[in-house]
Amino acid sequence: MVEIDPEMPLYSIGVVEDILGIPQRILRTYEEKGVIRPSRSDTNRRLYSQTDLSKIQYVHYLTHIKKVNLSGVKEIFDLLGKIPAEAREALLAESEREIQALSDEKKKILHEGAEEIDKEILTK
DNA sequence: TTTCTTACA
DNA sequence: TGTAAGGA
Repeated sequence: MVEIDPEMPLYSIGVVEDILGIPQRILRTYEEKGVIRPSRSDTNRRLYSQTDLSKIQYVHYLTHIKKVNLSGVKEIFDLLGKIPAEAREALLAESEREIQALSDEKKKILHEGAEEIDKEILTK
């Protein structure tokens, strides 16, 4: 079995944009504010790891749902680094569940929206 | 072609 | 945040 290192720099900024739906401009801002630190390729391209992707999703949740600004997010990350690993994982797991729940809800709404459109098309 | 930095609306 | 210029 070939497990891949979650810290391995893999994705270009364009790929991250496609996967997470977060514009490159924003991803660059995350880095400017010191919230996410992608590594660089030998040609200066940003390379994001799997853990970077997770952090980016968390940042997105914090800024959009919790209304935290990027300096707040940075503060939270600093704080998380000061508590024991078990406590941190518990906290992150909790947020993960909420993010998942919101994701499911979003999917459901999009699905319903698609049905509405289908219905509308059929009656035209 | 894609991404980089810088800068302006 | 979005978009553009100019270079790599």
